[in-house]
Amino acid sequence: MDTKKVERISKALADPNRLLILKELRKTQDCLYCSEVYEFIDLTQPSISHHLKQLTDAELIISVKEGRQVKYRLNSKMLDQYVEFLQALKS
Amino acid sequence: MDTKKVERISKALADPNRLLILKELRKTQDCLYCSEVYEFIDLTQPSISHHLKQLTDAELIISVKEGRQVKYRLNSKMLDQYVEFLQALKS
DNA sequence: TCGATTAATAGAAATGTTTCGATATGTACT
DNA sequence: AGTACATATCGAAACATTTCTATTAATCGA
Repeated sequence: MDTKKVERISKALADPNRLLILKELRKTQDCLYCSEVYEFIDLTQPSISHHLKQLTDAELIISVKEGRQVKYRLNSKMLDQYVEFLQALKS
Repeated sequence: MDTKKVERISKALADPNRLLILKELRKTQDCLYCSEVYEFIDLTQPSISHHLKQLTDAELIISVKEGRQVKYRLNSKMLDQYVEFLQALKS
């Protein structure tokens, strides 16, 4: 994983609201609708849309359109690659 | 690890110069002097001091004073805890 | 087709981060 | 004590991020 990518992912993880989204995603096991995020994060719709974009741009989550809704799931492969990079810092 | 801490570490990892420092720290195996950082990062002394502070505040590195020099070493325990948090997001 | 619903985008204000030059602090050496 | 050296801090400029309101785009149902 190149430095630019590590930077992007780290930045995506560096916000309390985005961490909340990821934690909720774990609870709901891979099936979180955009509209559900409003229920546990007290921000306006565009702000939440912004945060979801940061996470998808970092490829930490994957968005799937379902009619006019958007469903999100965690991209654990990307998380694995990120962890791999971090582990490599140690040796 | 609480969310505030995860945020701090993520933020510390979200900068190319700080990633460079961590990578160099791996190469030199736990023994990097502040003054050595100027050799591979093209920033002024106060800027480098700032970045080293971000990393120490996040506890990703530990600073040890040696006379008027400062030596740094990686805090792999903190990195481990961070990785643990990330892994927990997956299940 | 029209109105309602869901998400994305544009633009701006507030806030935070990075970087610098200048200066201060702390330590060693003579 | 006085000078030189290594790092830290201050204050400001440039830049990036977060958040909002207003608007747009896309999709569904009647």
